[in-house]
Amino acid sequence: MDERDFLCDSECIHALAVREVLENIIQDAKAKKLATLFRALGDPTRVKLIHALKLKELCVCDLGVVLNLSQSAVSHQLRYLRNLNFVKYRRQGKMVYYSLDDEHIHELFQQGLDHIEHV
Amino acid sequence: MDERDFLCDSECIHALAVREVLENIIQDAKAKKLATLFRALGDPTRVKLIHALKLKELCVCDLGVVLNLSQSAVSHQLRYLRNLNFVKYRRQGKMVYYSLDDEHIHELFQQGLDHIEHV
DNA sequence: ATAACATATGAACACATGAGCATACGTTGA
DNA sequence: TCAACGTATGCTCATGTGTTCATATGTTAT
Repeated sequence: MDERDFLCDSECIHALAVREVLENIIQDAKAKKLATLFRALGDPTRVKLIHALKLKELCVCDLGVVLNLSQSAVSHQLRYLRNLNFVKYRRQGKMVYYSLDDEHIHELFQQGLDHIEHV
Repeated sequence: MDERDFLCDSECIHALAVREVLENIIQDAKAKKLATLFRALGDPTRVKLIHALKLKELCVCDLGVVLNLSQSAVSHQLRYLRNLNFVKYRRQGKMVYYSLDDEHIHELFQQGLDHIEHV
């Protein structure tokens, strides 16, 4: 019996293959988490923001200059990344300094970079 | 002169830090590419699709069953991934078999997985 | 306490995006 | 050639997302 035998003739399902994949495929919850992780890196603004913080700790205002973005926009993106624990911050007087909180993010980012450069 | 000295008093810019970051930050075009790469992995459906194809070469119909998704939805997502050269395909009769085209994607995916599990 | 300033946040808006529907395309077998 | 079937695609809609605007919060210095 071939791996590609059909389950029923009205559909094109390869029963064995489908079953095997269904048994080993990532669970929905985990897929969702993973998607959330990648989506966080899936915006040019956030990519630049993360890269900037990878280079140096910066305050919100600095980030605005670096990214050429309004203070509000920067702050919103920072909240986004804060909620995912991608960045940490420390308050010093009126200013808040942000930096990367997660070494893994750094690695993931770097591997993505390698990819688009290596192609 | 401290690294954190101000450029002008009406703004909170740390001139040296900003300049240094501006000189080394990822270019816009590259940030865009990187974001595109990550965004492709930033959807639960595509995460599952990629993971399924990582496990086994499958036809469109199989993927529909595995992902519990309509043929159309699967096909749209496959086009998306095809355009990015994430997947390759071979026609065999009426059916089209898809598989991962890019070892790097696999690695990136795996590193993402490690991340959400390791935390 | 009050003014000044850096940052945070809620609401609104424009735009991007995933999925459904209908239909076109490509292949196979009669 | 025609019917059947697997797949691809254009259009559309609902939803998600990033930015702006206005305003609130929190800190410092007077």
